[in-house]
Amino acid sequence: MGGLGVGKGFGNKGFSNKFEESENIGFLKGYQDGNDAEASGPSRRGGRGSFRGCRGGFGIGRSNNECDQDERAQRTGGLFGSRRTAVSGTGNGDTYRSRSGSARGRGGYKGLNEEVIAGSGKNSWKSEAERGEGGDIQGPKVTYIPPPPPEDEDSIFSHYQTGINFDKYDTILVEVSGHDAPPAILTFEEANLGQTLNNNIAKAGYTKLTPVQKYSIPVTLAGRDLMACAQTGSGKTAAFLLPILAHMMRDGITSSRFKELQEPECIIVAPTRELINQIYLEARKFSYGTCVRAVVIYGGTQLGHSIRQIVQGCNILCATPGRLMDIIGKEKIGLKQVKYLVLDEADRMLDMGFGPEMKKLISCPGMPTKEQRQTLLFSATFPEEIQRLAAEFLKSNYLFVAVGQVGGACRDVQQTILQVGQYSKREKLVEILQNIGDERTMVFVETKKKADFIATFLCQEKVSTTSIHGDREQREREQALGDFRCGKCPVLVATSVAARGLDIENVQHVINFDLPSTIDEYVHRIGRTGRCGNTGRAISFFDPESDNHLAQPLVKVLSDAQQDVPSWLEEIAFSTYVPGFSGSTRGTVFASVDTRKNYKGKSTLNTAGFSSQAPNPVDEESWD
DNA sequence: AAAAAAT
Repeated sequence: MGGLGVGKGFGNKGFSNKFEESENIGFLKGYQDGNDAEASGPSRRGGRGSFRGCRGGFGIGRSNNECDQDERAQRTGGLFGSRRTAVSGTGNGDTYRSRSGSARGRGGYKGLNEEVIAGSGKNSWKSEAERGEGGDIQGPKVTYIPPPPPEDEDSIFSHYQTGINFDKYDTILVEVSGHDAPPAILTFEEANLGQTLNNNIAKAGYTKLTPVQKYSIPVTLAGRDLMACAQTGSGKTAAFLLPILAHMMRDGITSSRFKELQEPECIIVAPTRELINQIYLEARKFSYGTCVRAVVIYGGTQLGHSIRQIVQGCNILCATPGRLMDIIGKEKIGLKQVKYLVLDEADRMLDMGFGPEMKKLISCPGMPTKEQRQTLLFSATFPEEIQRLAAEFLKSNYLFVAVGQVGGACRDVQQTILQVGQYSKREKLVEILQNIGDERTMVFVETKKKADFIATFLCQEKVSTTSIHGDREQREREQALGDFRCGKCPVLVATSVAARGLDIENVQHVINFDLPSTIDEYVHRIGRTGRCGNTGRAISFFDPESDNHLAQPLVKVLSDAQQDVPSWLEEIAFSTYVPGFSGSTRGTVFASVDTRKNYKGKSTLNTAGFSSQAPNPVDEESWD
């Protein structure tokens, strides 16, 4: 890696000393204090006075990682409890309708012409609206208040099993670029996250670090900015949440629910509402039993609901861009305390769609500059041109961590490409779904309209199907995801809204009914299966009428993931060969600190038209 | 051109 200073000798002098002697000791000490205090926790009752200890530091025999029981009860049980009563019933609407007009009942889609109203009138949102309890009586649209999260410990910590290939993660090549990177850690214990976090980690079922966690956690703990690229399903969320939480507990938090203006220490953004909600649920797991309160806000829900959530205390704010900017514009949160800014699916957050809003975010009044905050970017794909844009968000000495090939597919997904013309797709889909049986399957299509159409079609074919896309009401989207997650509807037809980040247990199959327009989107979509060491299958319909531009990058992705490449696909790839074409994200290293400076607009393509492999990738084993 | 994201 030409002159990047990356490799075995990659300097971690200085860092480890500093870490052990200053940060780490205070860190440990604080935790010990906190743990002792917490040992007597459950029986303790403290008033507001003792809560102040939470903000102050470690000195008063009460640490930041412990929360006053009363406070905690109010934060979790009490207020949610009353909320639950207030909205009971609204979350159970049996009948709903998409904007495009097809009526759906509980079992998924009804035929377009069968206006089946399932369930009793009492349970349909429509009658609820007529009763005037649901909000807007006029239109078909009822503003959605998301159901309160269940608060019992078991549901907070529910998780699923890692798969048979989980241990194979250890053989993946990892590459770290940039100066003075801290050494990787090998175990959770080494991270010194503290007893409370360790308990939560254990309860969440995490026992072993994934590569992106081994490398990213120490980087984040060292206070460095980070751009991390790791394959789908390999634990990126925990990789940023855990070190941030550890630091927040070490340093103390400023916003309690007693504060007028909430000033979160951490802001996390993601490109879809369902994804940010999933990240929030993880944040809630890891912050359980601490003073840190995570809040999630996104569009399609009542603004007032978002504000009420924030007012109750907000240390980690999980948000989609639109609602976040809205809330900031209304001055419902202050940005002065922001110490951590996380962009999940960072390439997506920085591209043409969201980039302008992210730029607005970092230049909002009160927002600390990049020098004053820590910025973390995570994604499985990261096109080079987007990596360049990222410099505006990151300190110049940021570190770049790449697990495997950037933009590479997960090898635990068996990929199949079938040549299917557009008029044969439906027939082929039914045939495949019949062979699949009851296993959970995501079917991706290109447009919202088509998602409705295919879902309706499948229901007519007696396949229990639901759908998710941006034209459905938020509550419909969440119901669809819920029905799919719990197995009630084993087939989910989706647009790209569900392509990134969603972590759903037991998705054995992904079918690209339509291929996406970019290869990165393909990598994200098939990454909904084969997660966390489990195996999965992806079948894609390749229509030579429309998909030829994907042949070349597909061949690259397939061969990198050691998949069979059909000869007809190779032929199309060859005949549509574009010299100098880079399959968007291909090519591992661009963003390393040194190459960034030297970047002259040329990508690192080899004669095959693809980016070359990273020179001298660091074998993870050599760090041990 | 499409999808997503504020109303």
